[in-house]
Amino acid sequence: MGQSRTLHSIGSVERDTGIGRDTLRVWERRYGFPVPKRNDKGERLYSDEQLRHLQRIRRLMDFGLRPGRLLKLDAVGLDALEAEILSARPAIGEENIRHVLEVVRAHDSVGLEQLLDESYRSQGMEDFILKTVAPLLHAVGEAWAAGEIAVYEEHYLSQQLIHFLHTRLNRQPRPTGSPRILLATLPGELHTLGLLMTLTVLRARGVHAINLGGEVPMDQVKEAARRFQVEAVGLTFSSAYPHHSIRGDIEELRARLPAETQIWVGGEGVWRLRKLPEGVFKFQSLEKLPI
Amino acid sequence: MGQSRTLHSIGSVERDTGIGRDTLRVWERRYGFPVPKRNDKGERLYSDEQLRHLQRIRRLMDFGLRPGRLLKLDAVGLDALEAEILSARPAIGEENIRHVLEVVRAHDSVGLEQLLDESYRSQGMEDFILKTVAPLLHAVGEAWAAGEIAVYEEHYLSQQLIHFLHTRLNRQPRPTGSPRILLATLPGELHTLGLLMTLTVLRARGVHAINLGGEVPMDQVKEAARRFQVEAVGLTFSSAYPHHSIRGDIEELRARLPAETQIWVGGEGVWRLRKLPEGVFKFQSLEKLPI
DNA sequence: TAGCACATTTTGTCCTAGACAAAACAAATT
DNA sequence: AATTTGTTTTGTCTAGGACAAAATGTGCTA
Repeated sequence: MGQSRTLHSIGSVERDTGIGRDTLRVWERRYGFPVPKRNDKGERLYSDEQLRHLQRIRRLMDFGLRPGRLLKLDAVGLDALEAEILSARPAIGEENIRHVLEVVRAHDSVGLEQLLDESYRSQGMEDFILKTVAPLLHAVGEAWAAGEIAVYEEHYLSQQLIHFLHTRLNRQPRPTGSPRILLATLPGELHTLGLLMTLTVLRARGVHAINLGGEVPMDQVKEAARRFQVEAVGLTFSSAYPHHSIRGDIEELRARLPAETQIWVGGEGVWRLRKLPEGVFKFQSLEKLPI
Repeated sequence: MGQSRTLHSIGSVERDTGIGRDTLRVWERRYGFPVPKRNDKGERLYSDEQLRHLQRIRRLMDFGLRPGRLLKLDAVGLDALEAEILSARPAIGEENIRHVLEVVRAHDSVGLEQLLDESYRSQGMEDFILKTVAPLLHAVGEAWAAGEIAVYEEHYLSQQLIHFLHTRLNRQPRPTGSPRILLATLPGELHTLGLLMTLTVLRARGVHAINLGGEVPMDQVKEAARRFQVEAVGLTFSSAYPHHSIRGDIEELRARLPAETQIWVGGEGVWRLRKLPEGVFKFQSLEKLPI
């Protein structure tokens, strides 16, 4: 029963958790977890349970918790910690958002689209993004931590939102003038929904934004900024983006772009960033876009 | 002049080329390339030129060329090889597609949308995808190899296409019945445009398809297939997906899904795959979707 | 109480050189 | 032309150590 069906190589675990190979090995050395089985070649084979445990740890790290503490805990300990975090955060609340979550759990595409559309119509584009979509995404994260929603359901919702935003985006007039903003994420960051939300808010405010989507190499961001003659480059970092690299990456881009080009950074990943290089601005929530 | 501005750690090179750390080190040992500088800590520092060279090699590998051959070549050698490949492949041709490329190079969003819309109206959804979008993406790859188009321009086009498809998708009736198809890509594969194209073709044929988007862990694909009660799971693999893992990944998924659930695989990555496990079907081009 | 400078701990990434199996290729056979 | 066999190529994984950047803790001052 407790026996696992499939075993995972260190490479698959890296992919499925976002935790680097080297990190996994050094954790094993330092904290004594996870200690996987080995095949006859001596290679690590992680069980389903270990994979799941690592995914939970990863998720908790996104809340600012550090490995040294988390890796001491067993499954029960993680349960407790998750419960604690949930109680510390504002409850899901918002009748509206609870409804959406229920519809997602019911896998009802049509109902979902209707619900979104209602909110959109009553709130208008900008408030819809700020007061419905953004809190919804938070709520989904919490629901996952509470075991109420599956990862694939998050993907499902995400796709539905992407589709919804694209279609409504088209109904807004396309701004043509200045200022121009370039939106992208760096390689390693694949969460592009944030970009789309930003694009939508900007367009609702009549700002001309160009979205390059995810995983754009730095030199290409620079080149695009030059050729599109933008005044600012907007990057988003999800909580999944490796904490360590964020500041360095931003500084590197800052060094490459001309000083008159501003850099805006947003997303959950930059939440806890303190000091930023000159000419870099942070927007914690979309409301505070520096425009 | 020839001096490089910025130096790249092995980690950044991995991210920007998709070539693994270990692979980079083993290439250096075996083929004597690339040999980066070192910092005082002894860590590798790759130059811009080396990075660019590796990106070109990576791209050529997508055409089926192997490292042993490619790593002997200098920049001039790569030039020759790229030229050879271009001449071997059908020329870009198609007045239509040349036009689109020009508009992309001019960064003209409005013109691009108009062009796409013209094709879409005259060809209908399915032919638009098969005879315009698919060849266009091929042509872009070639134009990149010929140095005629920048990577960021590919991203730009990609985003425009995604936006276009989402908006037109909405004009089609949403099929509700059977058969149901689940679409996704596995972790490591972020090229989701193929999924969207597949979704669009399927919907044009009245098939009910559910798109989970990119980077869905295998167990979640399985879970979603069960809960959505789909008859088939469709995966796409771009040429950027590590060749080595494709067969293994497909087999692993095959082993996890119940036998009555079919698996369809598509995309450039599966082009050269010969034998497939029982119950796995390949669609080389979208025209041959097994439905 | 808040801000700042400094010391300590934690943490992720990178190093070397060797090993091995799976995939790709080439050659020979049915 | 398709299948079997042998050979070469190739990517991924191993170990234990090292180091700097980030995060945290402590003491001092305004």
